[in-house]
Amino acid sequence: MSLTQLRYFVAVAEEGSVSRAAQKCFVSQPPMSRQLRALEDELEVTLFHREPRGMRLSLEGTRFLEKARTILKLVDDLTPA
Amino acid sequence: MSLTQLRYFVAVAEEGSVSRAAQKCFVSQPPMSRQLRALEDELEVTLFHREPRGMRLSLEGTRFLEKARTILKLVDDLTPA
DNA sequence: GCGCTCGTAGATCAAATCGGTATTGGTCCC
DNA sequence: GGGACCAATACCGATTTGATCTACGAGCGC
Repeated sequence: MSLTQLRYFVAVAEEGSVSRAAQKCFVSQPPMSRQLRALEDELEVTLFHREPRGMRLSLEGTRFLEKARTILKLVDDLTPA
Repeated sequence: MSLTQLRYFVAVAEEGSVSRAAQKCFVSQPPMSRQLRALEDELEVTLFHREPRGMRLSLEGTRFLEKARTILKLVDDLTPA
């Protein structure tokens, strides 16, 4: 698990779409999709339900989102530069 | 910044030596030294004072250590698997 | 039904990152 | 001076990451 994966995950959760999240993060969509899949594989949990319109958070995803946000906020506070 | 760098940093802080920390983390010494340097470069802060006997935490390093530990603990709680 | 759009996923390739080995330089102790 | 210990550098190979191209599926207007 990497901080990048956490950032990608939060972005997708907020945007409801990998495409939009990717634009927001200045990366392209396929790498972001792969990282999400890798994160789910590592956690052995389904974070999103894939739907035609985009991605919808699962129950576990919702729980994970809070923790991820907490961590990322702490990490950001680590570099006050 | 990466979680690996935070883990390396905490290990070195605990061991007082890159060599011992590297053994503990099952990596070799040079990569760990490099990651530490990269972390300091990114933070633009001296985390350790280099001494003949090993590494001694700086004042900023001590502050950073607490935050890093907090983050790593949260990250570990993320994967209860 | 036929395009068109929007969205995700897979394949492939190039670039960057990471770790390992070998080596150097410095300090301490005998 | 020689050996032990430690960090830093140089270099190389393997892994990972991201970009591009492409395929596939679902909705929408005609």
